[in-house]
Amino acid sequence: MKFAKIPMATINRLSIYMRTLQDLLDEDVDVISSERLAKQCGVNPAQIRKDLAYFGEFGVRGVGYRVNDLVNQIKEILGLQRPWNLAMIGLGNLGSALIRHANFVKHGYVFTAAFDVDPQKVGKRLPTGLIINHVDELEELIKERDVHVGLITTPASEAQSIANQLVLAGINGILNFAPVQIQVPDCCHVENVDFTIKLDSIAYHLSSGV
Amino acid sequence: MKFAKIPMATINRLSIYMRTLQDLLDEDVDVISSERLAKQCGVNPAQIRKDLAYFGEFGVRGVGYRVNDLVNQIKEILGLQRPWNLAMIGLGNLGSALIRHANFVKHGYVFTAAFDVDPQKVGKRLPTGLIINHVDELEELIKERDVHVGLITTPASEAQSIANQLVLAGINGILNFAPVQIQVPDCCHVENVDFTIKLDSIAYHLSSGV
DNA sequence: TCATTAATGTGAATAATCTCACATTAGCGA
DNA sequence: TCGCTAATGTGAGATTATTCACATTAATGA
Repeated sequence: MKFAKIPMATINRLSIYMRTLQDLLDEDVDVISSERLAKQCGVNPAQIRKDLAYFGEFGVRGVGYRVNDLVNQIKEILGLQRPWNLAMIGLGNLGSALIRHANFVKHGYVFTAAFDVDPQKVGKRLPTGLIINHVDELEELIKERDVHVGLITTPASEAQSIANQLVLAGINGILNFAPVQIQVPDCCHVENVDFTIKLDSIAYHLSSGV
Repeated sequence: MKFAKIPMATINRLSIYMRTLQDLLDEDVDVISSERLAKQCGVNPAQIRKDLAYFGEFGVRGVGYRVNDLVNQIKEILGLQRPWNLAMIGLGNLGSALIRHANFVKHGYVFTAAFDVDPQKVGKRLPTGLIINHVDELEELIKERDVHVGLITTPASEAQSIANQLVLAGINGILNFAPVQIQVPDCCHVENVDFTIKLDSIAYHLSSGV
């Protein structure tokens, strides 16, 4: 183990390893080699070992990795041994669908606030029991409910303004689903989820590849 | 312009440039320099020029890029000067939200088929007018309606099986929202959209960064 | 106890990607 | 017409990421 800057790609792959390992646990697999895990994750075995080597030695030479242990180690690395509170901003089609989506809960994330500007929506109770608040109350509630990460699912035109408000409210992590590049200070980490970019990439491969 | 392997990262950035340029068009900006565009996209100016250089010379030295022209050039490069037909497989929360989502239409994508296994959903008409079919009819309808790309929004446990069926039906592009790594033959291009991975990455930055 | 085996951990080689720096050139005005 | 300006296009260099290849080592069984 060294002290080195960790590649972003490594962090993303750790999530993938973790999920694959969790599936393996469900199938009662106790131990797995980097080779088998790599095949299942679609990466190179050495890549897995290198990725893990940034953080320590987790395997047993000649044997492999104990699945259960490795899941916990990766959780520890990623900071997932604690709950994280989320706020959804924008409860249109996408926001509403995501907040109901089981995967967030399954991975230890909890929505503790939801915001929209539509007076028709404000005050409504979501299936999770959470009540939608007006965006005007954003800063106050974010602090009050100890929100750590904001998910932006507003129209693109509103995304930057919401991001500014989130930063002012002290948020350091934003998951942005709006198809714009939002600008934030360095203290805030933004990740973008953009399916049209992925679709464009498929279109490119279909039209030029064959 | 050279004949070289185009980095995947370049293709993804082209989508981002295109969208930013389209926004600029709406603001009646005629011409833009790589420097200004770069700032707005959050990349290095030389990166933009390099990316474009893979495909030709699109700028005017001393002036910059004509916004309207460049949008069309990028569309041409990505293969977006024609419509692409999509099929949604899985109409739970996420699938239903995505199929209504305006961005696909805006970028020239059209849903021509939708599938689910739930008998309660089969036969229902979506707001777009599209009728939900049973997955049993997948292969037939995919061919009949000339679907080019399949979007998988089923539970993770079903994703691989659906992918297999899509490949059998002749599909060469899959956008996978299920949180598993699906395996397909080389002829088929898969892109994954996975928000929990992005959230995990934010969690990592929040817990280790500060 | 000790050789054997299998799979890790890792330095070195390779490959991919990004950035710099500047030569080049289109447009513009005198 | 000609020089000046501004921003492109691009080779070379720097950086980052991936893969190889093998020395290392834990477990196992004779």
